[in-house]
Parts: sequence; structure tokens; C-alpha cells
Amino acid sequence: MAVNSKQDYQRIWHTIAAIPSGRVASYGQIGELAGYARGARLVARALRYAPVEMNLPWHRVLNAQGKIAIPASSPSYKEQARRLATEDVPFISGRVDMSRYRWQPDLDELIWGPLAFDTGTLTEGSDE
DNA sequence: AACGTGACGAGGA
DNA sequence: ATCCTCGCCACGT
Repeated sequence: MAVNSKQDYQRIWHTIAAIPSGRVASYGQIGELAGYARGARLVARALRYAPVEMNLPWHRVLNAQGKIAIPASSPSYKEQARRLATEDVPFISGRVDMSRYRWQPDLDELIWGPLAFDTGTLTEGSDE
């Protein structure tokens, strides 16, 4: 799980790129989805190293509290808040309600995506 | 090589 | 809710 090559970063970048518009994710969440448990700080670094040409939806990544993780004095802070507003993600009192806007890949796919037709997998997973 | 530093997070006081 | 302490781990000194 050690991050020591560009491929590791690309893995994280790819996960970030998958966050749909109107949704947000926490650093820790991206880490887990990308396969790096407890890799929140690594995600932060990957984001900092991300080439701008990649055009990643960096603004959809917030900390676990739903707050923007960069200093409020930073110009990027306002830019991030602006982008969130553009996507109709309420940024109130300096934070996003993660309980409502957090990206939930599995659930999204079950409800909105193609997997909605594959309900058979639900009944088969009798592991409870 | 040792040490301090984060676009982090969880838990305790 | 706020502040502090730790765990985390690649980086730059």
C-alpha cells in the first residue's frame, strides 16, 4: 500500500475523476476507494501533485467534516466554494453536509446506474 | 540519516 | 463545538 510510484498517484487521480458532479468525497474516502486504507494524507499529496492539465474535479474533495481543506485566505478556497455552488452543492457556514452530498458509489449504481437491473446479486449475497 | 511537516482523520478532554 | 494528541507516510531539509 506504500505509495512510491506515479502509478499510485494515477490510481488516486482516477478515483477522484470518478466523483460525479453534484457529489463530494472526503480524502479518507477517496483513499479507501482507491485501495489505500487510512491514506487520507496520501490523497492530499496526490491532489497537490496532480497536473492541472488533468482537469481533475479537485473541488469535490473535502475533509471528513465537509470543510474545504485549504486556508480560507487562499484564493483557491473561494474558487472551490464557487465551483461547488456551480454544481448545486450547498456550501453553508463553511461546509457541505456530507451526510447528504457524500458520493456513495455502490448506492448510486444500485439506484441510478446500470446495476439497478442486476438485483439478483442482492439476494445472493446472503452473508448476514 | 534524523526530523519536522502537512489540501487528513479519529478519539478524548 | 473546540482544542489537543496520535497515527499515518512520503517529502524536503
